[in-house]
Amino acid sequence: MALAHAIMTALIEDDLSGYELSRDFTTSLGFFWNASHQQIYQELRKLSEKGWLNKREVSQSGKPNKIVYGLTAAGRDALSEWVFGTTRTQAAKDELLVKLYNLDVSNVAHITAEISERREGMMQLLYLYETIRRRHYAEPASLPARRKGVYLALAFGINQGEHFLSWCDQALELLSGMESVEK
Amino acid sequence: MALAHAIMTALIEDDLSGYELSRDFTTSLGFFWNASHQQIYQELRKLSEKGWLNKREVSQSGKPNKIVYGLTAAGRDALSEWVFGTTRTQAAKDELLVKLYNLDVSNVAHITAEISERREGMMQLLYLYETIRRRHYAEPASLPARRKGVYLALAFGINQGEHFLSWCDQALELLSGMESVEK
DNA sequence: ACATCTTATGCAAAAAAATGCATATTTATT
DNA sequence: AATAAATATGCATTTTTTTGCATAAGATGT
Repeated sequence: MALAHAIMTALIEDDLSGYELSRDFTTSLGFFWNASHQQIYQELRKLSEKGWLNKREVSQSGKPNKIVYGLTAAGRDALSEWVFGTTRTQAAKDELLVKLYNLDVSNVAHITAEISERREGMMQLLYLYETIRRRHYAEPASLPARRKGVYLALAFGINQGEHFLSWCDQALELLSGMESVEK
Repeated sequence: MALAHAIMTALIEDDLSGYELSRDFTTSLGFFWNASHQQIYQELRKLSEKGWLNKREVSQSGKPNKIVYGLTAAGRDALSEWVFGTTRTQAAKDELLVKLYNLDVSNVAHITAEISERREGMMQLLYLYETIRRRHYAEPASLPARRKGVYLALAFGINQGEHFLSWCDQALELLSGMESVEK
């Protein structure tokens, strides 16, 4: 019941089509909860059937028409209620860490490469985060309530990303020591 | 195909029963990949059918007998191969961050409480991590290959945990400002 | 006309994960 | 003898997620 609430959250301020949601889910809220377009369309159908979303077709020029979804009063109520429920803390599952339990002279080069790739990817993500922060969240204390929350999520991403970089450096250093021993 | 490899990873050095695996999955590898006992028993069955694990019943005194699983040669090969595959980077899905996008004067107290709870939980986890590090990983550079990997996973957990604490503090400060405005 | 790209929506099936239920052995306690 | 707790294993169902496939409108280029 989590994707449902992520989608409704994305619709708090703007009505969006499945396609637009799908695109937004590669940024913003999608940084913290993403889904494929197939999942999104399915969930939109379920939420409409439940009466939590309404839909209307919107004509577009130069593009195929789209179906735009918006929160109903019932949907808003359900979302507000959901916030008050308890969140089960789920350990972040990361295959890379499982792989580290398999570390070995035979695979150290591969694992090193994977960490480097991840580091590179995180650098790019952090650059994006920082751009967003500078442009939209320069003064968090003076933001309206909801935007403060969004800012904190962004700050979480930045914080975690920076930690990840420093961990990568630490890991790469220890692993490079291993490789030299191997030779 | 991820739990399968986590289970096989747990069996690299020791043969274990489903019950023991289930217990270990609340610590160690379980810090980074956990599963319920139901999932574990099912996966053990599948892996046995595939020929990646063998099983034998072990009599115990004072307890019911147990069924102990161990990696077969084929299982070891499959696991080694798996390490060389590419890991899809999955964004950590965290409901708390989705909730932050719903931040509002009506729920700021609840979200503040949830963050405090999480902070407390992380403090305890970090204490556990640090205990393990001090006891088993005091000198990472001199560890054998595989243990270095395990150490790096632990270091990841510690690093991430510490940054989570600092984020919580930042969040709680910003939120406390909100609450005073609300009054 | 034809191919290709972006926009746009969806079904169906398979795999993975979560949830609820069910059972059995042994020890310790009342 | 009955009850409870820890140890130990598993099935069945539902939910969630992933993957593969399929379609179509409109724009642009050849």
